[in-house]
Order: sequence, then C-alpha cells, then structure tokens
Amino acid sequence: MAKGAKDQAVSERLPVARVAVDISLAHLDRPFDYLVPAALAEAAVPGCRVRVRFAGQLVDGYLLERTQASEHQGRLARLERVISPEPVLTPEIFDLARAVADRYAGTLADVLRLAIPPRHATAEREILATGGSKHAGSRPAAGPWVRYSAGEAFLAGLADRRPVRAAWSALPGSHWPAEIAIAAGTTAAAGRGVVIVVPDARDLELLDAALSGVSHVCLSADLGPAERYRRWLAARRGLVPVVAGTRAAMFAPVTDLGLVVLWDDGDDLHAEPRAPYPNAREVLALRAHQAGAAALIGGFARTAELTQLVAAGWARPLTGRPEVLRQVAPLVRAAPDETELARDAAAMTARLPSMALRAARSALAGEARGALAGGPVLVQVPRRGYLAAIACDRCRAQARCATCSGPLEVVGAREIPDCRWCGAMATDWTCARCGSGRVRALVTGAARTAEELGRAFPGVPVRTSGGQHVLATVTAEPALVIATPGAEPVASEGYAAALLLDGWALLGRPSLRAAEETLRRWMNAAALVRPAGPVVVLAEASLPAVQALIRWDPVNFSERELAERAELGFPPAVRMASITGASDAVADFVGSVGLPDHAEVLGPVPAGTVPGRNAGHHHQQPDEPPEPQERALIRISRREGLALARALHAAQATRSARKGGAAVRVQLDPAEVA
DNA sequence: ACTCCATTAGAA
DNA sequence: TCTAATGGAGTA
Repeated sequence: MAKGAKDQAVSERLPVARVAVDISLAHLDRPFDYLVPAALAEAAVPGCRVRVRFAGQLVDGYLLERTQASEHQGRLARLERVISPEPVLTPEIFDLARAVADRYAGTLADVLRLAIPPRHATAEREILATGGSKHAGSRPAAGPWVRYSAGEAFLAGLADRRPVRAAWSALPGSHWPAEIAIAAGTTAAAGRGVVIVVPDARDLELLDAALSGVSHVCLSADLGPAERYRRWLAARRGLVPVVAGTRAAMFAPVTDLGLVVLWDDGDDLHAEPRAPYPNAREVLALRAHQAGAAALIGGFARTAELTQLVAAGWARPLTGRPEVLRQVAPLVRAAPDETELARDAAAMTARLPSMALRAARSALAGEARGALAGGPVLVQVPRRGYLAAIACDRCRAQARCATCSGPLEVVGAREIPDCRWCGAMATDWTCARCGSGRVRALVTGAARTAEELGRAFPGVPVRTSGGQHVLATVTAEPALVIATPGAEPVASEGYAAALLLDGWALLGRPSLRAAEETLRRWMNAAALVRPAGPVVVLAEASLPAVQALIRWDPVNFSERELAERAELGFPPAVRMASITGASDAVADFVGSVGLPDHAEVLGPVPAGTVPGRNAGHHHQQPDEPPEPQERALIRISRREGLALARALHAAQATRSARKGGAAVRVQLDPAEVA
C-alpha cells in the first residue's frame, strides 16, 4: 500500500486522541476524535495543547485522552501538531471546568480560556526557580485561631486532611492574612495543596507577606505573560503547594488540593466579567466538593450566598468566641442623617454631626487619662461612581433622565450631565418636581472631602486612598485617612477611630443587595479600628444594617436577608438566569428554550442600551445609534438549576448551529437582578 | 469559518 | 435526465 507523507503511520499504542477544540460555540462543546501520527505518539499526552484541522481550518485544542478506538463512524483526521508535551489541562481542572460550564450554561472552551494562561515557550523551557522557600514547613501553631469557637477543630481537620468547610466570620481587628496563612501552612504541612483567592492586588500583597513562612506563589493580572505562566507552571508541576491570587487563580492547578480559601466573598471583584461569568465562591465551592478539599470562605461580613451554603449543611459557621468579640468589637454609634447634611459637601464640615467631629478630634489627639495615644482616623467616603450624582438646585430632588428615569451624572469636566443607565445627554433638563432648570452636585469626590476635612483639623496630615492611588498601609501617626470603600489602607496599629460617611449613597441604591453590600463595606472599614475603638456611621440607627454593625452581628443579619429573599423569590434562595440582547433576539431565544417545569419567565423588559462608542467593538461606528437592549429573567428552584442551565445551553446550541439571529447573553446568578 | 451534500430549479 | 445553483447541517 503506497502512502503519501500525509498518510504516514499512525501510533500503534492508543492511536485515537480525544480533543476539546478551542471554539466557544455551544453545539461544538464536546470532544472530537483524531488519529495520532506515530511521530507525535510520545508528545501527545493527555492534557497537552494540540493543533488540529477542524472544519477546514487549524484550531487550538486540548488533548483530553488517548484511546484504542473511536466511536466516530466517518474518517478521522490527524493531529496536526502537538504544541508542547506540557500537560497543562490536568484531570482535576478538566472536571472543574466542565462542571463550571455546565453550572453556568457556558462552554468548556470559554472556561478553559479563563483557567489556563497563554503559553510562554521560554518560561516553559526554564528549570523553575521560584520565589517561595522550597521545603514544606512544619505545622504552624494555631495562634489567632484560638479566638474562634471552632478554630482549633478546623485546623485539626486540615491537619487530618479532612474536608472541613467553614463559613468564616473574621473577628474585627484580626489580621486575616495571618489567619489564612496558618490554615494554608497547616494544610501544606499535611502534604496537600492550597488555593487562596482574594479580591485585589492590595489584599494579595498583604497575604503574600503573611505567607512568608509557607512555600507559595502569587498569581495576579498585573504580572507579565512570562512571569504569570512561569508561576502557574510551578504550581502545575507540583513545585509549590500553595497558590494565592486574584480571581483567575481559582482555577490554579495545585497538586492534591486540600484547601480552598476565599477572602471577602461578597466583593464584586470575585465575579468574572467574561463568559460564562462564574463567581469565585461558586467555583471554589464546586472545586472543594469535587476534590474532597476543605474550604475556608468568608470575610468580616457574611453574604446571603454563604449563609445559603450553611443552611444547606455544606459549610459550618466559624465565628469568633463571644467573649473575644465583646472585647474587640468597635464601639459603633449612629448619627442620623436627618438634614441631608452629608449630601452637601460644601457644607459638610460645618454641619458634620458634632458626634463625628468629637470622635475624630479625640482620636487624633489621644486620650489624656488613658494610655491611648492619638492615631490615624479613617474616613470612608463614597466611591467615584456614586459621587457625581446630581440634584435639582432649587428643591434638591435627584435629577433623573427624561427618557429612562435613570440617575444623571456629570463625568469629568463636562458641563452637560448624562444618564448612567441609557447614556442620553440631558441637554434641556428641567426638574420634574419644581421645574427648575439648574442642577447641583449632590456630593463631591474624596478629594474635595479631604480638603474640607483638612480645613476642619488644621495641622493634621490628610492622606487619601482610592481610584488610581490606593495606599496599602498608613503609619500610627495621627492623620486623616480618606478612603473609598475597598481602598482603606491598613493602619499599622489600627485606626484610632473611623467615620463612615457614605451610608446614604450605599443604602439608597436601587439594588437587591444594597443593604448587604453597605454592611460589608462598613464592616471592612470598621474592622481596621483598634479593639473597642469608636466608629461613627452616618445613617439611621433603626436600619437593620446599622443595627448589625452596632452589634457586630453579620450572621444574624445575613440569615434575615436570606429569609427575606426566599420570601420574595430572589437569589440565592432561588436560581435566576438573565437573558440579554436585542429585543427580538431575547424573545426568540426565551421562546425556544425547553424550560423545565416550574420555571418562571419574568419580562422581557428594556434594559438600557449598549453604548455605540464602545472601544471594544472596533467596527462599530461612533455615530451608530445605541442598540436598545432587553432583558428577560428566568426563575427556578435551586434544585432545578442544573436542568435550567442544560436547557439554556441546548437552546444556545440550536441557535449557534444554524446561525440564526443576533447573539444573546445568558448569565446565571447575575450580580444585579433588581 | 468552511465544506459537503441534498434538494431544487432550469434547460436539453 | 442531467447540471448548476442554493441553503442547511455538520465540523472527527
């Protein structure tokens, strides 16, 4: 039998390769079989990257397994190339990625793009020299964990390699990176791997320092491709047992995973913005479940989702001992915001409640009779996004868009306000209530607040942290530290006091999560204050979120929150899917889904527009009219969540197979539903 | 994105 | 009856 070069011999051993192609079309979301040429027999190992001809073109893919025979009836094509024999897709990560895709009605290809960093050939060739110390340390002492009721039991579980799962409520003032480092060190000393995920680069820095005694690598988005791949490979090759990082590290391939850790699980940075929009909490919980690993998930506050995991019996509370909490909890007082005084930055210092000013003054100066020295005072102010809201100059009603009733804002130095929801310019705005045509800023930014406060405390240094300039730490010197939520620096010896000025902006948002999110931000700031230090919050004391802060009781608050959402039929008590896109596309798609019984369709309703000048879509004309978007929600019981995801995926498959109509975005558990 | 194949319209 | 044109399905 004469054969051309193309028909060269096929591998004798396991001649068939099952390949997942890197194409994110729902109807192609399954393995395809290829023949392994004899020349590639050695390199074509399970998990390696390959290149194959698919539908006439060369595409990347991952080799899933080698088998003896194929089920496929037709002729098999051959692997074109093995990109490298490095098995980057481990069995654990494959199972996880498949489960995440199924959970979120997405494709394996999309999840693998999030999970596996691009290859860097040079980094792959190097013999690794990693940052962390090489040998596994000995088991660390329980240290701060003795202050938690179940702390020692949890560590004992880690040491015994048991899958203990904790819903962690960190004690205020605790140095949480050290507590995580002890849990990680205990797991590593027991010979198992650890994955730790924190919201941002600043948290990662703190954690990196705390992990100095544990062999680890840090993964974050700001590493270059080479360094990123180098560290990721170090974990994959089993050279380091512990990986710490931001969101993408949730997929890090550590050897013999024994513990997953997620800090501050309510932070929206844990939600991946790319399809299929997985959330780190869900991914890590799924991963711990599949790998038989322990889990440590939580923060100072408690999310309804984590409470749901406790209610389902998946995790157990890990909370501070009551007697310890009584000693360390900040002394919170509420100053009601009756006069809308904080909304008017110009008058803010003049009219700041005397309680807040007194607290700040004595904290800066120290207390004469006690041993307490003066120290820094943390002032939490609204984030930039909330700052630029504007109101009617005469009657102070919030200025709203004439088209869609969205809030108006002024961006940068521009004169004309535009709508934050639909983007329409409000050229001829008049107040709907009093008819005035003039607007004023409701609040100004942190910089302005800093300026105003500085004037009220002459001689006291003012530091600001937020936006582009985030401070990681401040010294124990007396100073005013103005920070936006999430950017609060850690004070080396704790803050002498904290003023929480952004309550109205946070609580007033039209969001299902407004109260929970507000409490989370308050607690994250208040937790940085010295034990039993003063905290003043500008909000009505009777509000549940304020009560929870005063009593430092995130668990009870969250349980009520979850119960309330169960009553209203909101996540996480139920599962929700959102379908977004052009209006006919949404209607079309929803109609084509073979919905499971008891699924409930809400809408579709208008959902703003896609901005026409989006830089990401290069072929869109700048003057193209923005396309009106609609959104439908589908609600179903948690039990049937997987069935719904499967149905949505199937509908996407039908749609992508015969390229019918415009794309729709399918999102499970969207961050905002209200 | 590309190919293959079935179906169908058109012309001998 | 043959052939070219067209659309839809499948992609190994």
